[in-house]
Amino acid sequence: MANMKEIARMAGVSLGTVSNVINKTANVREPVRQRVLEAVKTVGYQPSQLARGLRRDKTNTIGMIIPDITNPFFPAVVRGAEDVAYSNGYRLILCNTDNDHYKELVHLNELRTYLPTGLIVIPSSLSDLTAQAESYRKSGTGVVCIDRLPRHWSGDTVTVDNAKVAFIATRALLELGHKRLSMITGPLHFTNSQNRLSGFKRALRGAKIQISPDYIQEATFDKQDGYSKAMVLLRMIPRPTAIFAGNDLMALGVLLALRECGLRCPEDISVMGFDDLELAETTNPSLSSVSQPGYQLGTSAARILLDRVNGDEGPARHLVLDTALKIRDSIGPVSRARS
Amino acid sequence: MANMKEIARMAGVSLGTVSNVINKTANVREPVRQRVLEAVKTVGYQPSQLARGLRRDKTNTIGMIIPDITNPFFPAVVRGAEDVAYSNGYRLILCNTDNDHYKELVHLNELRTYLPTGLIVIPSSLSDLTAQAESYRKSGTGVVCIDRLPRHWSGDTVTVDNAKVAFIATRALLELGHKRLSMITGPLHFTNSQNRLSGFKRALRGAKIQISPDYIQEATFDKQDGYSKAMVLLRMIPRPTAIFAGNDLMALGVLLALRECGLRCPEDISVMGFDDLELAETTNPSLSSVSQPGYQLGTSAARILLDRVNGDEGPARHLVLDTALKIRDSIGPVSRARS
DNA sequence: CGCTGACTTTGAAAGCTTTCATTATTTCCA
DNA sequence: TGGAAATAATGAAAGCTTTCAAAGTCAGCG
Repeated sequence: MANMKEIARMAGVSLGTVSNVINKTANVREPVRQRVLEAVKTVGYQPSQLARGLRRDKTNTIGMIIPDITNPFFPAVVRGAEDVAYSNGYRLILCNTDNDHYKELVHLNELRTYLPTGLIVIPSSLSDLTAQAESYRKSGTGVVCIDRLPRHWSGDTVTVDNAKVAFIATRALLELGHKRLSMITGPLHFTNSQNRLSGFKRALRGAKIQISPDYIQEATFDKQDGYSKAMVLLRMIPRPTAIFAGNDLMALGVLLALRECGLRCPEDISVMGFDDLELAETTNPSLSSVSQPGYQLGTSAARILLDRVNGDEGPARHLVLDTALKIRDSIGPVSRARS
Repeated sequence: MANMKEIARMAGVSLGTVSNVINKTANVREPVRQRVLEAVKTVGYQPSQLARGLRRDKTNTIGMIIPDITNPFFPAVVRGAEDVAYSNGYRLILCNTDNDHYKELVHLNELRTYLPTGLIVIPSSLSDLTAQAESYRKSGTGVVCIDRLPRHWSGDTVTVDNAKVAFIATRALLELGHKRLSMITGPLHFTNSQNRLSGFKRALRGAKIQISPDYIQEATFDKQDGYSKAMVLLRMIPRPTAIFAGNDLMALGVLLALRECGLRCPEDISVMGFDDLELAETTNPSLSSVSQPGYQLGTSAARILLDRVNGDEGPARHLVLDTALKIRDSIGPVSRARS
């Protein structure tokens, strides 16, 4: 591939001048500038991002560390980040951690050797990435945590008010007359799970409703575990009349469990999800859920990163995005007959 | 960050020796080797991938170009590729094209400046990336096309036998007594759409069934367009008794359209999808579909790439992965009453 | 015309690694 | 023990860009 030296030769100028033309880092007289541009065009020259990165101590690259692209909530987030990145000339390096602390560390460590401009991280279980992140920030590399936060995190964040919207969703169930509400939470070492649970509890307290601790089950955010924990709940006596799942994947598992137990939704049991994945609309019955702006989570994070690159030295930003409750067919009034 | 020079100084050896220890590129006497390793460990040295890439003319990076990570078929593919890449020390740079030829070109062009080891591409509409790909291959960069193929493509491929499995799926519908079969295809400039259609047609010919050309509708692989084209089909007289959608997203649109028209599935109309997305199980009714091994598509592509890096100079490989027909509730015998 | 100050252009150095021709050291055998 | 052959270690060069001090050019003014 053509290099700068060749352009310099073709245009009859020095390396420095070519660099100045390409990066607009200094004035170059118009005719000279034209000659350089011409040469660039003729050979289709593109600067080596490697050499540039090496010299500048930073590449046009953003590391994106997420749990698992295969979980339907994350693609939108990634896409959001990629869109903003792409339109500003950045590329995304994608890393899956499977919520594995070790894998997260490895990625965090190895990504550094590519000198990314910044990192967008959906942190994994128990991770205390402060040390790592500090070391990134020390070298001028921004780190934005999204969706959930690691312990002791003081940097930029983009999240959703999980507690508040969980409160609202729970209230919707309460207003339908439910008294025996249960929740299947995500892993409770994730801040988002914690907050959803606390919103749920706050709504119950507000309604002066006490539930058995067994009505709160912790699961791993996947369909399979949602199913298992639903089975546990369905066998309890008295049985809950509503199940709030910590995400839609688990809600899906709940629906499966209901079907298998010959229970009707929402007549026998109401189900509420969280995430509002596309599939929520097409389940049977369609799933009521909390809609999270995944795409914007990604775009906002990328924008913050770019702001930081462009010299924003302000205090840590904590963006909280809006959510909305989507009521569909999976929730209904508690049936007199059975309660 | 620590660099090689520092290691060399700490271990009291030269740069070359450090390099030889790290890359095992030459014998180094054990005590010396230990000293170097020790130093590496003490300061947590990691070689700069940029400098290394610059020198070696290649980075541990794989460019992955796909239409849209937000389309639920692709995450599994990406994950497959990432898993194989990761466990061999490679990173994935993810690029979405939105099936936009121009964006594809831009990515293809710019990715080159990062000197990736290889490219995994799900080619976009009309793309004739032979020229680009040739230029990559000339510089020793492998390119593997998956899922669908560009015109005139002679390099490595990983696909699925779309025609065959579409034939089988269509046969399943025929065996249920359907005579008025229709198909909503994906964009017909994609080879996978073409092949699915040709399998469909072949099955019809085999059964000596003629259908109106209107029964074949071309759509854009998304739910919205599946819905619109289904509406077109449902207004036809006589109305088809079965609709084969070119992918599950469109099949979803078909189900929506049916619901809106007050038609029952499968009693009034049978629906067959393609992809077997996770949501196929949970739709109402659950969706019969062709199961494609998305994850393996990704892993296989990455493996071929790595083989090429490791010196496999053999002729182009054309891997064709297995598929399976998943029969669920959305197809049934044609109802006498209405036909 | 000559000088000053402003603006352009130059080219060497630096950034970090790998490579390879050379030099140094060790080993082995006579 | 001496010397040749084999094995190790060295360090300069190369890969491509950006940066910046220094050198060059130009216009304007006295």
